[in-house]
Parts: sequence; C-alpha cells; structure tokens
Amino acid sequence: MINIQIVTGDSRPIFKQIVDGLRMEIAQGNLPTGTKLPSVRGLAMQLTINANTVAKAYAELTSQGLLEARQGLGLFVSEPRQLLSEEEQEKRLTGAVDAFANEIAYLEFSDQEILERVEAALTKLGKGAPENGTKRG
Amino acid sequence: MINIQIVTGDSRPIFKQIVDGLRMEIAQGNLPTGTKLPSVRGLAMQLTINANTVAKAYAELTSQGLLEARQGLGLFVSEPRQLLSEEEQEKRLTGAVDAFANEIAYLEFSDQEILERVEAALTKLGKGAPENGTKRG
Amino acid sequence: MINIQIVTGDSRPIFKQIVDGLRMEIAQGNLPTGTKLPSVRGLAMQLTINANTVAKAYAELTSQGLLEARQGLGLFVSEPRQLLSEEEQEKRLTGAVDAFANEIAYLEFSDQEILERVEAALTKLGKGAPENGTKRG
Amino acid sequence: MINIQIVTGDSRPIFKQIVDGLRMEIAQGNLPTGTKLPSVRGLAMQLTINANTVAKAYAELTSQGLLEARQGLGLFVSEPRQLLSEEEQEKRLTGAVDAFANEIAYLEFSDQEILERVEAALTKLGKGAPENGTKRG
DNA sequence: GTGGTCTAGACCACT
DNA sequence: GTGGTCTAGACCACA
Repeated sequence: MINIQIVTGDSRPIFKQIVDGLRMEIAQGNLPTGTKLPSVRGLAMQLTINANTVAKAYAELTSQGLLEARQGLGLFVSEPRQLLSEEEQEKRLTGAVDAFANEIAYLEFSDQEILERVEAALTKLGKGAPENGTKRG
Repeated sequence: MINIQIVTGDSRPIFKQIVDGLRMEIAQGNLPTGTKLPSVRGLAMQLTINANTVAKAYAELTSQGLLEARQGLGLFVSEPRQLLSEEEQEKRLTGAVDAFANEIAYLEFSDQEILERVEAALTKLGKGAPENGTKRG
Repeated sequence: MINIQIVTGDSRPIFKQIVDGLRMEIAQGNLPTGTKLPSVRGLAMQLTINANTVAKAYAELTSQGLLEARQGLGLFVSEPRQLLSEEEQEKRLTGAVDAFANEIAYLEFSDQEILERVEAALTKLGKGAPENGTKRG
Repeated sequence: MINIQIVTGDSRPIFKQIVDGLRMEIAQGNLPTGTKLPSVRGLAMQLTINANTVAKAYAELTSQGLLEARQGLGLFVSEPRQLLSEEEQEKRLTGAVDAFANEIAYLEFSDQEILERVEAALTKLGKGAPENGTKRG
C-alpha cells in the first residue's frame, strides 16, 4: 500500500504531489527497484481522484526514468540511473537554490537555523552517506 | 530607479519576480520607509512588461503590508512591521525546505555541496546578521 | 503556419506525430530559437483534433527542453541544449539502432543501400557538417 | 531449442520481440524450411511469459507466411517466398529510416559515428551478402 | 487569449 | 486487468 497524502490546500497540483510523494518514497528506499506500483485505476480509487491524474503522474516519473512500464503487467520501480547531463544538473541545482532563497528571504530565521533545517531534510533522504557513496537506499 | 531583473527562463511568474525583487530591495534597505515607488506604467515600461502584471505585483505587496497607497500620490514603502506569526513563519520555512529537498533529491550532488550552495545564496541575500532578526539561538 | 501532417493510418499516436514533426522542423532550422508556436487551441483547430492532444505534445517537447512556456504569452522554441547525460545518450542511440536494424532486417536491401539512405536522412537534418560543428541550423 | 532473448526494457512488446527474433533465426538459416517449432506452451515456459503472447506471435508469423500449421502436428517453417512487393518494401525502408533519423536527431553524435553503429548492427544481422537479395547495384 | 490542470468516459494494445 | 491515447468540457493563473 502506497502511503501518499493528497492535500487540496496545497499549491502544488495533485499530479505533482503524487510525483513528489513517490519520488520521496523511492529516494528513501521504501520502494526498492522492481517494486510493482498500484495500478492507475487502483491508486485513483484509493486517492479518490481521476485515473487520468494518476496516469499523468506515472508518465512523468516514467519519463524521468524512475519507473518503467511493462505492457499489460503494470508499472515498476526501475534501476536508478542518471538521466541528466552534468550541465543540466548544475542548472537545476542553481535554480532550486535561488528559488528556495527567494522563498524564505523575508522570514526571520538565521542562516544557521535555515542550514540546519536543510541539512536535516537532506539527511532524511539518505543522501551523502560517505560509507557507501550511493544515492539511494 | 528600481533595480529588478526579470528572467524569462525563471520558473516564477513575472509578477512573483517583481514581488520578490521589491521585497528584497526593501529588506536590504535600498528602499527605505517612505520611498515613493515608480508608477505602474513607468515600471512596466522600464521592464518592458504588461502594466497589469506590475499592478498585480503592487497589489500583492500592498495586501502584505509592505507598501501603502496615498490617495492620488502613488505607492510608498510603508512602516516595517511583522505581519506573520511565528507559527506561520515556521510553517513556511518547513514547507520551503521540504520542497527544496524534494526538488534536488534526484541530483548527484553531495549534502556538503548543496549546503555550501544554500549558504552562499543566503549570504548573498545579506541575511543572518546576528545582531537582529533571529528567532532562535 | 506550422506544416504538420496528421496521418490517421500511422502507427504512431497523434501527439507523437506532432512531437516528431515539430522536432524535425526545429532540427532543420525551419523554426529558429525564439519562434512563437501556434497556440494549443489554434493548432488543435487547424489539425481538427482535441486541444488536450496538442497540449500533450507541447508538454512533451517542453520537458525535452526544446520548447519553453512563457506564462500567458505562449510557447516558444528554446535555446538548444543537451538535457541528457552521455550515458543516457549512448543508451538511446544503441536502442534506436537496434530497433531500426530489427525493423528492416527482413527487407531485401543491401547494407550499402540502407547506409546510403540513412546518410541522406542525416544530411537532411543538417547534422555533422564539419565546417562549423554545430548540431542545428 | 529456439534461441530468443526477451528484454523487458525493450520498447517493443514481447510478442513483437518473438516475431522479430524468429524472423531473424529463419533469415539466418538457423531454422531451415520444414523445421518444427516448439509448442506455444513450451516456448512460453522456456521464455517464462504468458502463453497467449506466444500464440499471438505465432499467429502473426503465420499470417505473414513464414510459418505454416499442419493440422494436429504443430507449426513448421514454410517455404520461403517473397510476400512484400518492391513498392511495399520501399515504403517500409523509407518509413524506418525517417523514424530512426528523427529518433536520434537531438543526440550529440556525428553522422559518421551513427553510420558506423548502423553498419555494425547490419553486419551483425548477417545481411548484405552481395551474392543475392540486393535490389539495386 | 495563453498554457496548465482536472474530470468523465471511451477505446485500444498487450498480457 | 494493465497502461496508453483521445475526446469533450470545465476551471484557474497569468499577461
């Protein structure tokens, strides 16, 4: 059973919430390579949303290389691989950092406080563990 | 003369870039309390964008209390005051950190690399001065 | 006016025909960087198909980095850039070559004939011109 | 024993992989005219796939004239004969070349690199023997 | 007017 | 039953 929460008050569209939620689950190792995902219609029923919305989220993750479809069988978590060129990764990191900085610029938190929060969030993703050097679980 | 950069490649809509840009200018003291802002049409011409877009940004900032209208005279930078409760600020920081972490979870950067980038971005914003504005420690 | 033909007898889905058609037009330099594309609804009317189908094709090209949306203004041909890692490019080339070879394996053409056809098709795309080294027009 | 590889990561559906694989084996002479094919269930077990999928592949090849059923005895490789007109072959080659060129147009490989890959793939298929089967010079 | 999102419902190919 | 495609029609944010 996939554990995803759809929040109607969220600024993100529904399909994005699913994409983010599943990406997080995969990053944290809760959905290891080869795991079968719930069917489009099944997850749609579970979340009480339209099947097309789930299909859109799955399609997004498939194009990102995190999932792969086996015809008539369903969708599965695929072998992790890096789709993006270094240049593109650099660009996305810079964009994300800038957006984040802008988002919190007007809040009254110290740099140290913010950095600690970010570090905690990154650690939760299981990234950067020096003892094995892998990015996922 | 207001110094704001509009970037078409940015993921933020233009009005949001103006809001963020002006908020930054005010936070950094480049636009002290009482400064008159350029007219909607004037700023629109300067940035070569639609006047409605500037108006929307001004409306947003006014409703947030950073600007105030003086009938027939234009918009002015208002007296600084804290509009967001601690609870609200906490919520926004948590949301921003989570969104940021998710955004970069799949990129091949180490925690250290990411933290350095974030720190650099925060420093660039002129935040973190220990003499004021911190909520903890 | 974009010149795309939708063939109902084609094995490719409609949105894929649009993606391929536009990618070809861009690759051949008929749609230089910065060109505004016809609106989703406009192209849908022109091709007498559903607007969602056009939107899906545009979304695909946007995620591939060939187009970029400017909110409220429309879609534009973006600066060419390489989104994919070398590893991923290698994988896709190998896949395409294998699929192509399988597709024509049972036809009675000589290797030389086939290679000439492929070379002609590549030349038509304006690739590999040694005098400037760029991939696009 | 039929020697076919089913690749789950392949873009082609499984039944197509079987069709292509068997056509290849027949073209290369590994399955001469009159050879009895394994039963639907036997091949399905060997490849660990659904029997319906094998049946569909066999039906496809039978309708194409490469296999023929002998009542109660099973399926056999049939007498080779040319089923496709020159016009049809020409059409398929052109289609395949166009699709291939489009597929790789956006990758950063030189024409020469691509042609070498194609040539290698064709050579591997054992095609291009000059003593027969060429349509032109 | 522009693209983006979502719903509802249908049909198809594949297993 | 599975995902993929397409249609029709609605609503929203942005310029």
